[in-house]
Amino acid sequence: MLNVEQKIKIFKALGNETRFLIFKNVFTGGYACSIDEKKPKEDIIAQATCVTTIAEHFDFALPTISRHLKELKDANIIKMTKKSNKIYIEPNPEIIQELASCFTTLVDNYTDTTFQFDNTK
Amino acid sequence: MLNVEQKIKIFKALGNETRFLIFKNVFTGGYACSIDEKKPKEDIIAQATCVTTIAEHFDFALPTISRHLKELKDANIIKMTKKSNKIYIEPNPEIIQELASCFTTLVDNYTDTTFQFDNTK
DNA sequence: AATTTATTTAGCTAATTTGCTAAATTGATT
DNA sequence: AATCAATTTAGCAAATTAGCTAAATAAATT
Repeated sequence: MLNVEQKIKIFKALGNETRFLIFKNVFTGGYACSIDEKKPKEDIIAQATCVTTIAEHFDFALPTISRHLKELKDANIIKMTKKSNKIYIEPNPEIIQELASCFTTLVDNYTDTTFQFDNTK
Repeated sequence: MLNVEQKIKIFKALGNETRFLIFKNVFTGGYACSIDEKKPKEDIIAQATCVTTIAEHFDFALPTISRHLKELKDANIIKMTKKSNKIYIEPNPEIIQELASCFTTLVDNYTDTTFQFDNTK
């Protein structure tokens, strides 16, 4: 389960336009540079991409994008795996699914309480 | 449906510890109960969540909390209703539910695509 | 060994955010 | 009308964030 600190870190990470777009595109495969250029049989990471490829989609300097990616990684939103001298970026669906669950639970609990109040009518 | 701009605004709003805690407590009823407009007893209103009540839970000055609340309201996370000279704060479950759905959809789409890729093995 | 490629780190500036206090506003009460 | 209570606005300072370029690092290629 995500603690408060982790959640805030995630929100902070996604509360910046550039980082949000990176996150979104990494998740939806918007960059479409897959790791499987050699062998499809290998344990390939679908929709993986590298730092330079992502940076090409923005008007910001490479180091800026690198720092943004680090923040997304620190928030556990994406995974970065070094392979030779490239770093492959993939989404971390587990953490996002957990976040979604948190929200749903929160809303469900709230509506339950509201319903309870409404019973007095 | 939430557009990108709205989503970023929500994340920005929740990416600050104070605002996140306010949001969390407003949702879980940590401060007090919401206004029950249907009930004729106006006594309830005296205990409902208002700006001052929330501010009492923090070591920050009242105007600071007021500004944080404005940001949460602008992000559509909470509702603020003026009644006489008090402002009552309630959560906005719809927007949070929508956000949860966005995440779930994103994850679902991702896992679908991954599965498709794995089929080539 | 030297060069190239991919990425990060360092150090800097500008912009934004977050806090404060004081003053203004709005509605209720005396 | 004067005062009180709840809240916001204004204006300011400190802290943080987001951008840049230049330099450093690490692995691959020549």
